[in-house]
Amino acid sequence: MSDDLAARLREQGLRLTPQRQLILRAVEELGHATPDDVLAHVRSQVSSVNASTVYRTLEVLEELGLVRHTHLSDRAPTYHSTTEHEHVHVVCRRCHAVRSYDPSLVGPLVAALSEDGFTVDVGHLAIFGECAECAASSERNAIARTLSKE
Amino acid sequence: MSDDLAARLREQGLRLTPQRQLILRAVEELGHATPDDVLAHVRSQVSSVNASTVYRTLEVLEELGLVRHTHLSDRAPTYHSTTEHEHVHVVCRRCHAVRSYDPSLVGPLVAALSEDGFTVDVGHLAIFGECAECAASSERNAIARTLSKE
DNA sequence: CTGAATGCAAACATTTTGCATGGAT
DNA sequence: ATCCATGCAAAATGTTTGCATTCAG
Repeated sequence: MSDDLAARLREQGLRLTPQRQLILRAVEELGHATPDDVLAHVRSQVSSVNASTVYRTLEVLEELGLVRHTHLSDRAPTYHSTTEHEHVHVVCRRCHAVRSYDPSLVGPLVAALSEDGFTVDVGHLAIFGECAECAASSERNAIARTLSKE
Repeated sequence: MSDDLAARLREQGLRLTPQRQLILRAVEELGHATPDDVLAHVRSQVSSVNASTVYRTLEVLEELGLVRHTHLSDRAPTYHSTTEHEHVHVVCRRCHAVRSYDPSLVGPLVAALSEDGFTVDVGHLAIFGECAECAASSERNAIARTLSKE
């Protein structure tokens, strides 16, 4: 995988540096990580890596197609490795649980938009809503409230 | 519409202020506006409205169900009025054009996830990708590049 | 009058930029 | 030796917070 890094960098006349290797590895190991997560992880191994390097490197890695980002919260974006198979993110806004789904989940959507000539970026998709558990618990609370008023 | 504002505020023991009216009106008039857009628009009519008031008010208006927000870029969120019928946002990452689609576009997706007990927040959905026009123009460029190399 | 809402300033979180230095090729 | 990449510091961007003041109810 990291051979990929060297190869792709070379293709573009870019250079292989320890930081770039570490940052790519961090993304691969962390799963869904914000730039800050990546920074912390890299720093736990090697001191003195700079935040701006993380930002610049994530940008490069994304251009090379080695990582991708999505927005799983209203805050910082999260990056993940493209060695994972492509997936759609489904996020519960209440408990913040993130589940990954097979791209076939949005097959009909992709098909419908492709009729308009639009190509969906499936890997970037984040679908927000409320998960089963949270719906159940908030329903329980509503019932409890009702009962206590009687 | 603004009667709604007064009514809903009262329900919650909150107060009707000129700022709240202006900010709601701004969102309605602007369509898809960032907090900063809203601030600028309101200030063009009345001087001295504060950014923090805009943030706090948008939060209140969203809790009251009068506005909604989505993320149409990697930058600031955009707010729109809920008097518009609910819609799904489709965004071209290249030309940044935003098209609104009927929620039926994601009907199958909503149905599939509801089988897992997950309720999709359709109005918050933003689907990124590349539109027909941009695909066509980038293809033209690719061909032009190829030809010039021969 | 009372407490909710505003303005202001400062803090905070995240990201970007310019520039000198360092290091990969 | 070249010039890309890094570190550092400062600035830019977007948002939140505490507190005194104001004003809606």
